[in-house]
Amino acid sequence: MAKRAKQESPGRNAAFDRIYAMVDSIPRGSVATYGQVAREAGLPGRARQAGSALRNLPVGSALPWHRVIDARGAIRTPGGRQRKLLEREGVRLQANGRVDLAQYGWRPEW
DNA sequence: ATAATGACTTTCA
DNA sequence: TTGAAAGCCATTA
Repeated sequence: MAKRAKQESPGRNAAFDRIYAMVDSIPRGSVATYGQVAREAGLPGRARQAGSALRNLPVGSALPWHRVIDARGAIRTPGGRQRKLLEREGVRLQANGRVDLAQYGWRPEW
């Protein structure tokens, strides 16, 4: 049988899968930070990898990637489509263009 | 193989 | 409030 050709690093997929699972569990109308996603996924301190994982998502993914923002509540994705997606879900942005984490921040304990 | 990059966070000034 | 600096590490070059 075919030996699997050049598999990726073992840790990569596992980490990505956890991140994806986390993002997928963010309820509609709420947002989570990259750091929070990473931490809840069992990867404390690896917020960047959360970002990398999301950046790697194929277009048309069912994952609610737009619900992930930075620790200040600011949108870090280029373009500007994320803002629209959030507003469409009822997430209101402040005058400074940032999301009020105290209000929309996801609380997994709920 | 090494070096630079980045959809980040936190702390300190 | 802003900005610099250090920490983090998979991905890219």
